[in-house]
Formats: sequence, C-alpha cells, structure tokens
Amino acid sequence: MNTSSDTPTENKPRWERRKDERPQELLAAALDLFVDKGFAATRLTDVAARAGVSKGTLYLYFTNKEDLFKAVVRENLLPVLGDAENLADTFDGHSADLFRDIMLGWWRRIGDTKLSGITKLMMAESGNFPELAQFYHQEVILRGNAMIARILERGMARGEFRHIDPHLTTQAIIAPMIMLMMSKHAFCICQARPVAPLDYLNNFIDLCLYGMLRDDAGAPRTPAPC
Amino acid sequence: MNTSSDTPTENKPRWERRKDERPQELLAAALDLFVDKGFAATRLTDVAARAGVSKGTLYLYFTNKEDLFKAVVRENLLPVLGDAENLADTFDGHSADLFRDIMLGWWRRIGDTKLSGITKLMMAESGNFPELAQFYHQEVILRGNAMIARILERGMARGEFRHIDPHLTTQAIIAPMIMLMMSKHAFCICQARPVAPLDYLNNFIDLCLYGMLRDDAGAPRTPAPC
Amino acid sequence: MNTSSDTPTENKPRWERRKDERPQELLAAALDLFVDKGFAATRLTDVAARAGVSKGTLYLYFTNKEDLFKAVVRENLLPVLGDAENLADTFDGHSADLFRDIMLGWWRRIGDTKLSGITKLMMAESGNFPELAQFYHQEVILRGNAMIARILERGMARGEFRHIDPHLTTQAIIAPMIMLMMSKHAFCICQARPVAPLDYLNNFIDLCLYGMLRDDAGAPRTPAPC
Amino acid sequence: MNTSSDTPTENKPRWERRKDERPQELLAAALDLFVDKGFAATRLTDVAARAGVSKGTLYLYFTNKEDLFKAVVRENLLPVLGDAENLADTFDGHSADLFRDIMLGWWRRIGDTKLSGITKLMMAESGNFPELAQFYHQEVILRGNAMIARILERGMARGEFRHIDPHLTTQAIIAPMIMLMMSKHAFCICQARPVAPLDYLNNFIDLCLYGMLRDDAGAPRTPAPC
DNA sequence: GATGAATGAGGCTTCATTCAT
DNA sequence: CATGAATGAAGCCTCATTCAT
Repeated sequence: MNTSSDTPTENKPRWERRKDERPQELLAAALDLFVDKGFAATRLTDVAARAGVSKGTLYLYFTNKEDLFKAVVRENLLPVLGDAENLADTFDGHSADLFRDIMLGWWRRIGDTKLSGITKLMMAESGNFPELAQFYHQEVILRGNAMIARILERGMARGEFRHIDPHLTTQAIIAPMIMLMMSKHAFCICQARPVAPLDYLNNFIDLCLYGMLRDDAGAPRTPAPC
Repeated sequence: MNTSSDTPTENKPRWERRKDERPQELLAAALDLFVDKGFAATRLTDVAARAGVSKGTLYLYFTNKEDLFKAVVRENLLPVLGDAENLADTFDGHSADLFRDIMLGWWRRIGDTKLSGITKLMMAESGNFPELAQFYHQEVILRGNAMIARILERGMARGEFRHIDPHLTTQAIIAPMIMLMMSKHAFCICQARPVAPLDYLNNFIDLCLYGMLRDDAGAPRTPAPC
Repeated sequence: MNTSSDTPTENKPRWERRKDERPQELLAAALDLFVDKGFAATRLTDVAARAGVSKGTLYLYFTNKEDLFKAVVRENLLPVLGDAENLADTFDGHSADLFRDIMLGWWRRIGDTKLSGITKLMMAESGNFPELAQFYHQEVILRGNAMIARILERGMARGEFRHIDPHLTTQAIIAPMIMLMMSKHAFCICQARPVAPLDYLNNFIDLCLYGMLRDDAGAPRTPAPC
Repeated sequence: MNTSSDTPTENKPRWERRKDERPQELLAAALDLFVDKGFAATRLTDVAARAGVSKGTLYLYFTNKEDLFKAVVRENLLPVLGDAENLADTFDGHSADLFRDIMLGWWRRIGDTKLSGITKLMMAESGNFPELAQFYHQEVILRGNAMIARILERGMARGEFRHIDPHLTTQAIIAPMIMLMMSKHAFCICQARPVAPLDYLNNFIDLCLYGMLRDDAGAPRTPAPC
C-alpha cells in the first residue's frame, strides 16, 4: 500500500545488520511470548517474527529454545536478584527497612512487571522440562532463598529480629509472594482482580515484620494490619 | 445388543462390563496425565495406554482432545460443584456453618486431591486454548462463584452475615483457595511445602467469618486468629 | 487422467493397512536409497515415498534414521553372517572347501548384490556417524572376522592348514574382499569394470589356499594361479 | 594496488602478504576438511574458521562449495598429474622405468598423502553430486587414464612392452591403485592395516611389468613376486 | 465396537549462500 | 577487500486425528 509513495532514493535493504541490538530484541520478543504462551507453546518462528528477523537468526545468538529461555532469565531476572543481593550485603540501616525494601523491590521490578510471567511459566512447566527446572532452581530459587535467609540472619545477628528458623521462614515468606505474582497472570480466566496487589503486599510485609521483630525494639514499622 | 438379557442385579463378568466402564477408565487415565503433564503436553497415546485401550478407542467416546478434557472436568469437578450447590440450596442451619462446610468440602474433594491439578492446568494453559478457557469459565468458575455468592446472600437475607457486596467478596474468598491449591502442584520446584494447607484453610475460613458475621450474633465460630 | 475410467464400485482407500509387509517394504526402500545415496544424503521422505507411505509411517516401525539403518543391516547382513557361522560350525569336510564355500557365499549373497553398497557406505561415512560405526563394528566386522579366524583355526587344528596367525591372516583375507565389493559401486565414475569380480575372487581364494594349505596334503584345490 | 612498491626480494610483513596467500590457506583448510568429513558433511563455516577468515571471504575466492572443491582438486591433484604427463612425454629411458616412476610418484605424491582422501571422497559421493563427478571424471580420471595408456603405447611402440590393449590394461592398473588409496582411509573402522602399502605397490608394479614386458628383453625389472 | 496403522501439518534445527557494513 | 549477520529452504521428528480391518 504505502510502498508506492516511497521516495525514489529509498532502497530498503532486505535486512539490517544490528549485531548489538539483536540479542536484546530477541530476548524481548522471547520474553513476551514465553510469558504469553508458556515455554512449550511458544514457537521460535513467532519469536523471530516478533523481533522482525528470520527463524535462522535466532540461532546466531542462542543455541536452542532452552538456551533462549535461560538467556531470558539471565537477562531479566538475575540482574534484579543481583541488585537485591547487593543491597542486602551493603545495607546499613535497620533490618526491617532492608526487608521491606527487598520485598517491595521484588514486587516493583518483577511481580508487577511481565517478568512475573516467568514465575508462572516455571510453575506450570518445570515438570515437563527438567533441565530448565534444574537451571531455574539453581540460578533463581536457591539464590533468592539464600538472600532472604541472609537478611533474616542479619536481623537476628543485629538483635533486630527475634530468633526464628531462617530457612523455614524464608519458605513462608516466599510462598505468598509467588502466589501474588501468579494471580496476576492466572486469574485472567476469572476476569477479576482478586486482590489489590500492592495493598496485599504491604499488608503481608507488615505481617511478616510483626512476627519477626523483637518485642522490645522501637522498630520501624507501620501499624500492623488486622 | 448384548444388553438384552441383563438384569440389574446380575453380576456381569468383568470383560463384558468393560464396555460400560471404558469411559470411566479413560477419564481416570486422562485426569492423571492432564494433572501430571498439563493439557498440551499430554499425549493421547499415553492416555489410551494407561487406560489399557488403543488410541482409536478414545475417539469412540470423545471427539477430540479438548472434548476429553471437558469430559474430565464434567466427570470430576462438576459433580462436586453440584453437590455443593445442592447443599447450599437445601442447608438448614446457620450460614456460617454452611460456609464452613462448603469451603472444607471444596478442599477435601478438590483441593486435597489430584483434581487441584486441573485448576493449576487451567491457570497455566487457558491462554493457549480459548475454547477450553471459555468452557471452564462457564461451567466451573461462573457456577462456583455464583454458588458462593448465593451463600453470602443467604447469610445476609437471614441476618446472619453483615451487609457485604456478594460478588466482590466472592472474588476475595476464591483467590486464596486457588492459590492454596496451586501451591500443592507448583511449588515442587521449590522443594518445600510452604504452608500446612489445612491449617491455612481453617485459618482463612475463620478470617472470612470474622469479617462476615454480624457483630451481635451468637454465631458458631472458632476463635478468630490474628 | 485414468481415474475417470475407474469402475464406479472402486473406492480406492486413502491407504492400506499392511502391518506385516510394511517393515519389509520400508527396509527394502531404505536399502535401495542408502546404497544409492549414502546414509546422510538419504532423506526419510524419499524412503517413505519409495515404500509408498507417508513420512510418519516410518516412525511406527523405526525410532529414527539410525535405527532404520541398523534395521537394514540386521535384516540383510546379519542373516547372511548367521548362515555363514552356521556353516562354519557344522561343516564336515576339508577346511579348504569350507573356506571356499564361505568366500563364494560372501560374494554371492553380499558382494554381488546391492548389499555391497552397505559396505561402501560404512567405509565412506562411518567417520561422520560414530554410533553407526560402533554398531557396525560390533555386529558385522568383529563377528565376521571372528568367523573367518575360526575357520583358519579349524584348518590348523585338523592339520589341513599350515601354522599361521589367524587374526593377521583374517585381515589379509578380508581387505581384498572389501575392495572388490567397493569397486562395484565406486568405480561407477570410471565407467569401467576394472576386473571381472568372480574371476578375481576365485583367483584370490586359490591364492589364499596356496598360502594356507600344508605342503604335503593331497588337498582339494584348483591349480594355483599366477 | 599496493603491490606498486614491492620488490621481489622484499620481506613483506605477513599481514600484507596474506592477500595473496589467502586462496592457498583456504584451499589447505578445505582439503583437510573435505578429506576428513567428505564433501557434503564439510561445513564452509569450518573451512573458513580453519583458514582463519570469515565465511564471507570464502565467497570472494570461490563461487560456491562445489567451486571450492574443484579448486582443491585443481590445486592439488592436477599439478601432480601435469608433472606425470610431463615426465611421460619427455622421458628418455626404458618404458618399464617410466612406468615404475609414474606409479611410485603417484603413490608418493597422492596415495601416501592426504590427497588420497579426495579419491575416497569421490568414490563415496560422486553419485550425489553429478556436476562434481563430471568435473572429476573429465579433469582427473580421463586425463590420468590417457596418460597411463600413452605410456603403454610408448612401450609397445618402442618394442619394450608386448602387445596389449592399452585401455583395458589401464583399467586393470588403476583399480588396485585406487583400492590401495582407499584402504588408507576406509579401513579405519576395521582397526587394522590390512596391507603394507609400499610393499603391496612394488609387488603390484612388478606384477604389471611381469605381464607387460616382452619375453626376450633384457629389461629392467625386479624379480617377479609370487 | 475396537484396533492400531497411516496420515500430514507443524515444530525445531542446520547450513549454503547473500549482502549490509 | 573482509566481515559475519541475516536469510530461508530443507531435513528430522512428533502427535492429534482418521480410517481400513
């Protein structure tokens, strides 16, 4: 249609060479589709098409579908995790503030973005792709858990948290977060927003702190809900 | 054909009875595999093999894969829903008791069985199979929601519940239940049982009642938590 | 074209069900194409087409391309080998006669048929398909070598052959046979039959016997050539 | 262009000289890989990588894969053939000596080098690449055969060889040579060196001469074997 | 009814070749 | 000249569905 009005000097090349941008574009397209359709149902043809390249181009940057997925995780999830670890390792103030920062950051940078779809995807399909599950477990779950546990230990060491089992508590903390993230994607078929995520989250953080802080401390907290 | 001489009490030998049991066996096999692998990843060959029949036989009873899935839902989920509706429509006592019965029954007959895998599956794959989503939405979600809402309305009508918006409250009630069910399947890759489901559930029911019961009523409730 | 003149009662089915014949037909087609084009260059589509079935049908009978090739070997080469072993184990007469029977049988049932193409193929491509090489080495080469060596040992044990190293001699015997077989296929591009195979073979057998028989024996032999 | 200031003795730095050496390096890499993997299984990426250039560079020097192969043949095989023709055309002494020189030269410069792999490759794959076969037939086989035949005719013309059919005899001479060359590559899967090539070759040359020389001549020969 | 052989569209992946830089 | 990113046809393999027996 609009090709007729092109200026005569235009010679649109069959393709453009964009070595540096391509991986990002491919990863962005892949993220969108993985989040939208899941791992198995995402066709590499579609990823390529969405990134505006041909099927073969994908294989210049990624060995195969699983590798592409891992790269999506590495590109999107791990930096967030790294930042969180960084914050946890260098934070100066009260552990309650650190905890709150971490949880809110998790929500802001993952939960509240399409990245939460990755979590949903792993929940749904990890059973069918053991290697992916293994990778995700190693690179995301164990690392994330360890970071949370370290925060709890820090709080105890500094006398800010009461004595709790760091690993059990980590599990207890993570589960509702994951559920919250999943609800964003999964309840689509219910056509209803069951909860206001941020309210739920703040409420949950306070609930956690209510349970973790030492009784005596003049600790930084918002009024416990409920 | 060979049903001519049957009397209701007659003990038919197993291999003749097979014909009637076939659908059940197929549905059982399908349920197992759907729950285990998801909808897309379940191969009909495997369903047939697990049921001890040939692939073609599946198509004598079900038009296609989606139809098989619908039948699984109809066979397993809808009766539970029907019983619940029945109970809700005929229950005699206090609405708090009815609510508790309904919620515990949901857990006992669905959440705590492999049927919860269906819920997980729909969460994960409904986006890829619109017709399935449509069916499930119509037959399960709307119906379930309506039933819950009716209970709430009953409670209000009988002066047992305070005035609440039945539909919004229904959403709020359902979300944690679904999350609880999903945690059973999805957290496998976290290698941890995040919550003791029944405790969580009872806690949650009480929490709901705490919020719904009229202040004055000498209502049947366990001590509110929190 | 000629479909118009078909009798009205004819309803050509889209396909025929030929469980028993299919494997043989597929193996025959595969043999032809493997011999003609080699392993890598043979397309399963073509194998299927030649056998008159669709691509997918191949996979009802063979796991994959390599498995198909192995089956071709098993179906065609191993029985010949088995018969030869049988003959070698039960033969009654002079070892020179046994030797001659084995060598001529080899030629008649393999060398002089398209089966010799398998040998050529393995020579050409074993380096690119290690698993195939491993299989062929195990199932054909080692077994064949062992059989020849056993014949030599039999001859020595019965005082019919002079003392020779059975394994080295086996190698020396096999090499020219293989070359003879290859010449059938490979010299196509020379457009010339370099040797009359059967003459060459008889000559070679006699040469072997000339070297193996004890000097004294009134042994069965044709006049040594050369 | 930049050759302007070059003097023949000038020691050009390597990277400037590269341009002229490129084709050689490419041909060397291609030869190695063709010999190692065959024609079809050789990837141009690998050829380029081994030569230390990019894939695209290949296409600056060769139009396509077949052209590259032809160049390999031209670069490596044809000069040897040319030298042999030269020798044959200018040789002064007894035709038996010429014959022996030619055959031993063939072995030394082709048979005993990786170039023999080209022969193997053509045997194995000529059927799949008709144009290559055509080329090789024209440029190598016919030319080589003609040269051999000319030597035979020379021997007859000079009264040194008895009367033989030069073309049939050429075929008979070539076949074992080719087999000998192939055995070097192909018997790898037999894990055994079936023959000592040089012994075999000398033996074979003598055998040929034994059959070709005139009875009376005080001809140069080593004692006929057998 | 029951079977399972047969189909064929569709997905992942490879690689010779092209071409923008 | 040189590069190597991009292409796209082609091959292997899977599996829901059909249908001859």
